[in-house]
Amino acid sequence: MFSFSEENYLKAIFHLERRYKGGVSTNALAEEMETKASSVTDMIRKLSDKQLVIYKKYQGVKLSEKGRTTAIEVIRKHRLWEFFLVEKLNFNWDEVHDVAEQLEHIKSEKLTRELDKFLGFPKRDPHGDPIPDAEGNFSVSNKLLLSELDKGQTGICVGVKDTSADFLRYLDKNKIALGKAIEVKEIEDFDNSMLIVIDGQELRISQAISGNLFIKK
Amino acid sequence: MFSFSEENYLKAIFHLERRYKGGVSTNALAEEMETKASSVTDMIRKLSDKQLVIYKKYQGVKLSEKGRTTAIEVIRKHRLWEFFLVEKLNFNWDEVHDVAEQLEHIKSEKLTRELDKFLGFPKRDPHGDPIPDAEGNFSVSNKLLLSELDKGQTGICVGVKDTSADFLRYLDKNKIALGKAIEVKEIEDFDNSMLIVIDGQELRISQAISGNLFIKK
DNA sequence: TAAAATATTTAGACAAGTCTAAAAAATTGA
DNA sequence: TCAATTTTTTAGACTTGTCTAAATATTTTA
Repeated sequence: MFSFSEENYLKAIFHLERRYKGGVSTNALAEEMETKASSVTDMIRKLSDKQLVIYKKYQGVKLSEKGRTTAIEVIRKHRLWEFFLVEKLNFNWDEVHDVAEQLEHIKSEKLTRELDKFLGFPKRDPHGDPIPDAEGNFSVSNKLLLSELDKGQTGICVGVKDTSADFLRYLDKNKIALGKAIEVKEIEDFDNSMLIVIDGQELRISQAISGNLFIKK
Repeated sequence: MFSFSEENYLKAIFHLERRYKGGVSTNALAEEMETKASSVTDMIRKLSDKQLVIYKKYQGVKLSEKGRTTAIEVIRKHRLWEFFLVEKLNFNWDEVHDVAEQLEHIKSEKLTRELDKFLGFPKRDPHGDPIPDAEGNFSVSNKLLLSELDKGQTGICVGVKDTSADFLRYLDKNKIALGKAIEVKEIEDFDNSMLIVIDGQELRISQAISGNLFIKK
């Protein structure tokens, strides 16, 4: 069984591996974990001793198969709990993160399995991120960013890239929610801001917004 | 906010205070926590520094108001989660303890409040123990042990004193469950074993059993 | 009531996870 | 290409919670 800290490092490495294909640097990991590079070096050595990561000094770190499985299991639990909090306990999508960060470390296979069943085997968490199944398979979808759409195109909002409470509350305030249709009516060359139509209402959004909204055509 | 370890000590002191009115001894606490007396002394000092307990060297320990509130909050969460696991996630009552021991330390007032609401404000956990409400009030009930009944008397099974998996599985095996009526048909003077009637079936039980079943007349 | 037994505390150590400061390695760029 | 910069690692320290062994206090009992 692994400590909370070990699990958090594995999760962070998993997320960073998408961005840094050749291996995750100590500094990148330190930033993600909001800690010091020296602490990261220490922890990486520990994870390496436990065969959870592959590590060569000065060359960054990658997950081993065992490390990947563990990371996915933690992510699975995190996203299942987020779904539970929103669907069953009246949490808003901007309130779930911190609680799920705690719940994701609860150790009980039966709990995860039964929670999944109780929730009806959900495929996506409240932010549109895929929930891996018990075998660790993520359902893939060909989503793209709203900022990648051209003028005149339409899509369905299916997820958010930034899951910060500030961004989520901005979306709430402007009635942008997953499942809603968005039409790009105009794109301003100067700053890439967009005029979109959602619920029949026009709304002007900056690139900071359109670059953080996932869309399915 | 308090550490898991601190919360576990507070909970243990709370439970032991019922038995040791004048103050809980270091050794009693060490036994309850399955640790060494020296570790207990260390932790008590820490809890005392934080004003969670009242402590004078060599004289045992008592909870302060703040300590009591905290202990009750942990117990509330433990029992709410046990109820959740049994009622919603198909756990048996002998399987919930270890998971609830983890879940009881999740920090989120909203989570506890909403979980309570979601479950319909349950008054008792799967073992018949009272679940304190948000203000820390326990619902009291004048239960007694089955072993205290006389020949010919009848009661409803309302709780278990021993919550070990072994005991709970014994009860399952013999179809003894909370809510069922039990009649004492005979008491054997020699060993205090009882012949009881439950579901119209006769069953002979030892004092080890009757002394761990709570009954309401 | 004093010796024996028991209970409690103190002293010093250790592991996990973190930190700062300094050293070493790798990378960049003039 | 080699000096400057950046990145990474090492060394040593700190905190939390634990432990063992020894010292001290309390209680029991003969």
